[in-house]
Amino acid sequence: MRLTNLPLNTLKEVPAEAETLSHQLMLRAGLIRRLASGLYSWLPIGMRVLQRIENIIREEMNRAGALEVMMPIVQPAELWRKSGRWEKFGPELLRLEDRHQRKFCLGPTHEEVITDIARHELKSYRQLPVNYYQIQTKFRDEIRPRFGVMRAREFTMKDAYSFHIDEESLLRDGYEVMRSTYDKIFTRFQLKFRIVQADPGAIGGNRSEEFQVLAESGEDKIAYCDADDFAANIEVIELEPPNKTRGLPTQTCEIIKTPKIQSIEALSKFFKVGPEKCLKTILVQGSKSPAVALLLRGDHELNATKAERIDAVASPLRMLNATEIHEATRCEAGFLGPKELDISIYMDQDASLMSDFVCGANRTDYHYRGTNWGRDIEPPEIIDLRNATTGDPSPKGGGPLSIARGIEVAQIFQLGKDYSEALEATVLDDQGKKRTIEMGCYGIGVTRIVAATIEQNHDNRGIIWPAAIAPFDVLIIPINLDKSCRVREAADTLYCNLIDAGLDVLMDDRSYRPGVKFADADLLGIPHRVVVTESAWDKGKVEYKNRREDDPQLVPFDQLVELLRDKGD
RNA sequence: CGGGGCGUAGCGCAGCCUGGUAGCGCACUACACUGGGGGUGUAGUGGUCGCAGGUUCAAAUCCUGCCGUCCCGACCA
Repeated sequence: MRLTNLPLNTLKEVPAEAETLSHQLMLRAGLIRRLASGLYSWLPIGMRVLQRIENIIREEMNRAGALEVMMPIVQPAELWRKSGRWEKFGPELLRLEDRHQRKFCLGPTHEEVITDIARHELKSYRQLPVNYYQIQTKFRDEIRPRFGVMRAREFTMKDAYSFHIDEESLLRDGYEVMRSTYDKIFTRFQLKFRIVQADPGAIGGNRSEEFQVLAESGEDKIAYCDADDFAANIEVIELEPPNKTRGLPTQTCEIIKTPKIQSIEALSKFFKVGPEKCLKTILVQGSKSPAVALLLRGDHELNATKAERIDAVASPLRMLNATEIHEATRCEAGFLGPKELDISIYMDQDASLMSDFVCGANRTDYHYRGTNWGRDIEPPEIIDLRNATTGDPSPKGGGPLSIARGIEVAQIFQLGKDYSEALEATVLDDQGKKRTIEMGCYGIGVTRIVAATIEQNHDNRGIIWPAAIAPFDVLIIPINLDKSCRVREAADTLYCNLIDAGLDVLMDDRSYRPGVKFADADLLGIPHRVVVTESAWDKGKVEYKNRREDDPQLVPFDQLVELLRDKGD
């Protein structure tokens, strides 16, 4: 591809809409353009990256014996009613009507459709196991799309669904095969990632793991222990009761005026104590009552899944807003506490170990300090309510956990029979008896991988593509090609040679000054750069530089192809 | 959904408070110079100032409503 044939508009300035680095670089390098909130067009260079990613996924999926299909994006409500998800899925599911007022939705995922296919196509245990996959557009009407294609409403996903006669086959021929296939795929993408235990969430099912690309900007937090190989999303870690006892009271409980001190941070500053000495009181919607109070240590985070397990708490979990908090407590948010609070209260294990702590007084602008369980407040019911954090013991016993941030790029589930039962997908077994099919499902966020890759591979000048998914293998930059027909001829020869050698070649034949071309080269991040100048060419040489290296080297023209092969992935 | 910010040329922004000729930088076009890290000059192209209503002799500017977009959302970060 010659750049004179590819309208490329790189931006010097950072578009105001872009928050994260990957988003900024994707816009600046001309990979994507935003059409509306959470909706992006992929321009030629971005499209090439997507295709490379898709091709690697296809190769590995096919190698694992999976079968590619394609299912409609628009799906009938009827099917979703059968699985129960028409009601269960929230406003994320975009619902629409056709001209006959029949109801449809845009597929956020395809369990229903694939199960319907399985129900019609799979009749005998002898046809199992089978794994269907597709690479296709999904739509989820996210509350708040953000970070460009990282959390978009429309996105490309590779989703696979496997069907098995029993759980053993599901685990062995489905789940484990996909797990190792994904491992190969992400290794080929040259990403640093971890496989972590995950919450099965909205998709349903039993066992589930996520593939998390490690990045500071990641939305997920993962906990790991290098000593015993444990790794999990912090949401799913069950915490044992702490092996400690509560400190004895040393202070008297007194009420203190704390005007406008409404955050743990402010409290901790005001009282000059650490956040672990402040009690956090969170009001959530109750299942039978308007409000339920949850107590946590100030430095801990509430775990939504754990909270939802409490019968008295409404599911899905919803925090009360300022008005509701006032109705329930006659007091402003920020001054809530368990003392004389007349609603159901649950407290986290670690909160129960606090002593001489600060908590709200249920009176606007007042807090208690020197509060102690038993003496000042009857302790409420104690349960595990919080997310794991740095230093918590690994459930496998190897030592303390560390926390890292990750971008979820894939998730695999043992679905079991939820969908096959609801949609009556059965086969006959070797006894001629009807058996409900066991299912697994396996997703990869294709478009999100592009963003995740850039998060992990960039410098202050631009993107640095891993060779496997770069839009092009080599970029040729002829210097002064308008003035020198020798440079033009040399570049053309080189261009043809590299293409003949099977490489994807981009040539910057625009009549710009070198600086512009170098800057664009760095921004675009193509792995290999070859500069053609008159003086080097006269010696039969060209200049080679890897995007990751600082210094170029002169290479004899006839050795270039070989060098690129060696340096290739 | 709630709170806040922003909508002025393709992009980044100023002008708005205090109403009176719509501006700057980048990009784009032409020409000249320049030619190894986003160069210089000259001349240009490009705007229903988000939309609708109102106030006024006069509205990008003041008022009302709507729309779009971004950020934030619990004593979370």
